Amino acid sequence: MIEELNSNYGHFFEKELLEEISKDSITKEVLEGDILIKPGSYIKSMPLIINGAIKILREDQEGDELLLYFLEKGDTCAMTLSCCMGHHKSEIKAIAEMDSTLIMIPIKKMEEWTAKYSSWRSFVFESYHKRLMEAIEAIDNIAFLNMDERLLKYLKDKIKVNSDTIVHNTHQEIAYDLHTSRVVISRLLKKLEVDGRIELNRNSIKVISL
DNA sequence: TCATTAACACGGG
DNA sequence: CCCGTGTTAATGA
Repeated sequence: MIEELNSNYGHFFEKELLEEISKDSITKEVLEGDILIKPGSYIKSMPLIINGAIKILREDQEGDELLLYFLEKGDTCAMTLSCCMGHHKSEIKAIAEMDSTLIMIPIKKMEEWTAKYSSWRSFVFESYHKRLMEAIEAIDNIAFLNMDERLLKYLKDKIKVNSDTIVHNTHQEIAYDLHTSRVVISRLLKKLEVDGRIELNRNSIKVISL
């Protein structure tokens, strides 16, 4: 575990903290599609992402969803931080975007490290800041971009976090993430295909240029 | 004008 | 047959 920690978080945490993390935490493998956090749930431990990606969504009472952002290696979940520290319920839903490896840190240790390590404190603040910026960007996207621009952004994000130019999603799944209807996604994707920017297949989209 | 909803046809697995 | 896709018509914001 220590090597993975080092390569992803070594520049952030000092040696003693890295050793404490590897001693007190457990590695967890999650599979694509696994629901990691449900809205309204309390959280018992905090994840550090070693590899893979986690999709963070906002969900309303009817179960309608909206994609907020992705977490990648080197990231942690800011919602989890506030949940653990303040004992609040989760406001978001987290789903594994792909098979991923996480390191789970017990809440108790987090409090201890906050007192003990300044690098831990900066990491927590930095995480909050990063996620707040992502959340603001998500708001900007909804407020100021048309659906075709949002779709382009979505495809770009997808190929980035998956490091794969083929997006393995159905039109319906994309529609859920962007909180719109499949008709719209199908139409916009078709237009992109006609323009030669993507290639459409059943269950997947090959990105040519965006 | 553009999104949504419902409906339908097509076709691949 | 089931599901994903492409398209259209009606309705509304």
